[in-house]
Amino acid sequence: MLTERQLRILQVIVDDFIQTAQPIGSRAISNKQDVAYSAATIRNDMAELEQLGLIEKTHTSSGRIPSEKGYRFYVDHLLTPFHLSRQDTSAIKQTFSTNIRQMEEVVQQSAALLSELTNYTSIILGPELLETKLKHIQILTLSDFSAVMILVTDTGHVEHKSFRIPDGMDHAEMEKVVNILNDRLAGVPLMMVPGRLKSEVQELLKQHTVHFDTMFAYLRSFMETEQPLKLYFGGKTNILMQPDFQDLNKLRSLYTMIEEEGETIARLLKGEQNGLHVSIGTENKLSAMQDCSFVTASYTADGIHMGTVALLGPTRMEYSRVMSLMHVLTNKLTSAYQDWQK
Amino acid sequence: MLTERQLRILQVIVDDFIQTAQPIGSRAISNKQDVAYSAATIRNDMAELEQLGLIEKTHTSSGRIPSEKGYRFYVDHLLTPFHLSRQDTSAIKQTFSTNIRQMEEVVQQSAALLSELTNYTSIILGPELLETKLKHIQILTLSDFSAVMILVTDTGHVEHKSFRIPDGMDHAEMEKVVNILNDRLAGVPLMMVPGRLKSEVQELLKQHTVHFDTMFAYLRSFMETEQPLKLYFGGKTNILMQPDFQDLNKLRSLYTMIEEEGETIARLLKGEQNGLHVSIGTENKLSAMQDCSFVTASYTADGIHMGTVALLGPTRMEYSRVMSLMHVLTNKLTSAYQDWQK
DNA sequence: GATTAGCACTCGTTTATAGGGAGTGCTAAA
DNA sequence: TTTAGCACTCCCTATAAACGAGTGCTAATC
Repeated sequence: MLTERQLRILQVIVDDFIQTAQPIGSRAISNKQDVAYSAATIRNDMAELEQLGLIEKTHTSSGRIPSEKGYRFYVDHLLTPFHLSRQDTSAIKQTFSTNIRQMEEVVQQSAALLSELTNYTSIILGPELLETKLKHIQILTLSDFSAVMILVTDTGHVEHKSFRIPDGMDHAEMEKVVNILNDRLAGVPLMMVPGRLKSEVQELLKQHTVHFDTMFAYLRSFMETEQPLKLYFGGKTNILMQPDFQDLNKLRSLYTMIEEEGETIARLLKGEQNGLHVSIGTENKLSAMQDCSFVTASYTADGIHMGTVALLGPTRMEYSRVMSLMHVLTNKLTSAYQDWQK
Repeated sequence: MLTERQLRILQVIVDDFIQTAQPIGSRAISNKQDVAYSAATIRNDMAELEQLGLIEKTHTSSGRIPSEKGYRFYVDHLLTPFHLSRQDTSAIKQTFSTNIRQMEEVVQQSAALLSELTNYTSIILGPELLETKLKHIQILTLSDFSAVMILVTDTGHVEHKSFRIPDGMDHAEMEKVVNILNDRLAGVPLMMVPGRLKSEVQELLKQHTVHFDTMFAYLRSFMETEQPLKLYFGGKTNILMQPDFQDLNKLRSLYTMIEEEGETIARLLKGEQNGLHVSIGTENKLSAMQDCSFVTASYTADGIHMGTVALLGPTRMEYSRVMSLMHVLTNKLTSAYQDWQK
């Protein structure tokens, strides 16, 4: 069991390392204003903390740095409630002050804001489309040969895809198809659209158009593929600017992950529980993230999981401030979403 | 004036450095299969080439590497016509073999292809919207308070934006607005839309809707802002994997440029002349690019500049192959575009 | 006169060695 | 239980020496 003093020392070590990114020795700790013990005393406690695996040496005679386990302990037990600075709160307020015209915009701006305030990389999984319903389908002919299919959801999200008009299909026939689609699919939750397409629309289409085969293939490819998990990044470069990443290869693999593992990250965020969650170092499954900490926070609407805000920074992360910021931000996103729905 | 042999030596130096990224000495050159001169002879010529600023030493007694001027000379005078390998041509053929449904897709795939074949970073400025015409405008009400405006061009491009319905505006009135817009703006080239909006639509709207002020403001913001220069990247991480970039800070500034200078790059590409163009090292205006070479090639349709394909790599770039590839690619893009238009 | 062989010289790279300093672990005193 | 004192460890830097790749120059060769 850790003594009060040992807890305090661990806290100082983590706090200091978060700030300076340098190992800290017993003497330096002892010299701090609000520490009253001698270097020797602190050394003894440090030895014990090290034994417990909460702090580490970089070499035999160096100062100590927090271990992964140390960060974990810090996050779980030593986090002092942080109240945000005036600048932080006013920055957030300002971002959410403009009239909401489109949810995507708000999310994008939130990502930018979060990364700007923290200097880490923010990733937000956009409002999930699970609950959104199909509002309207439209086909617009562009030329004799090509047309574009447009799909609008009740959240104002628009998807579109061009396609080649099957030879010999005329305008009236196209209209018939669109009418069937709207009749059968409007108001249906997006996630159920592919199912409905098969169960209800397929047969109807077969009866009403001679170009059933091609059209149905188009529709399937359109509606089945186009349900991407939208990720919004903020400050992609931020994390690479951190002094923690001096190693060329780590830098490269981190960058590669951000650029190319969007899918994986999206799935990761999608699986996130409600509430704030911190993954430290090797607690992360993605190997490129194993020198980072990853903080996630979901936002909800009417208790339903809508999306997830995440922040990628070095393990040496300003946990306290970050978690407060994200707490506020997710609340703001929730209420923004509710406002938007009226 | 350079002798035949000096030209040959310069060529060998550049070719070798492009392959190995290592300085090369007189002995190594002399040992090459197709070089018949002794190391001493080559040394003499190298001294002269250095005097002319075409090659450099990294230190007093090192092998030589091409200077920027050397690359320039190489590109201008020593480039051997390159015929693409079977793999290259078939890869290109395959990318363009699928039926074209949407121009944007083709461009995106071209970018991916180019970066994959070269291991550099490709950037393509999408087909310019100058020539595209507005096909259709639609407003769809999502709820009593919100609606989404959708704009479709004759190329199948779709833009959309949500907005808040002015208090008290009913469906009939909205429809009137849309009718006016379609009546006056359909078929108008995108670049002229903002002008027409002012010259023709403004007055008409004023007469037909009591909510003129808000609606007109929406329209303006929508149509004036939404003419972005679309950039498609391929292999964003590729260039950072090049052994040429070992310096952490260079790496970071390069990355930052790619991530955040999209606007600048877009403008750069937009201003590009027709034909292939190579910028080497400090010939580039962007400081982050000054250790890179930047090859651009425009693609046209009916003689009109449509967009630009660009490739960002180290100055030590496989110029010959790259330029052949880009030549073929722009031709393919041009014909793809013409096919698409029918 | 052009080409080549030979050789001294330069400079980066590696290895070995020594001194300084920050920080620890342990022991003994307070 | 806390603290002062001290030997010890290991990183870091500086210095020196050996090595080697490559050059520049001179003199010999074709």
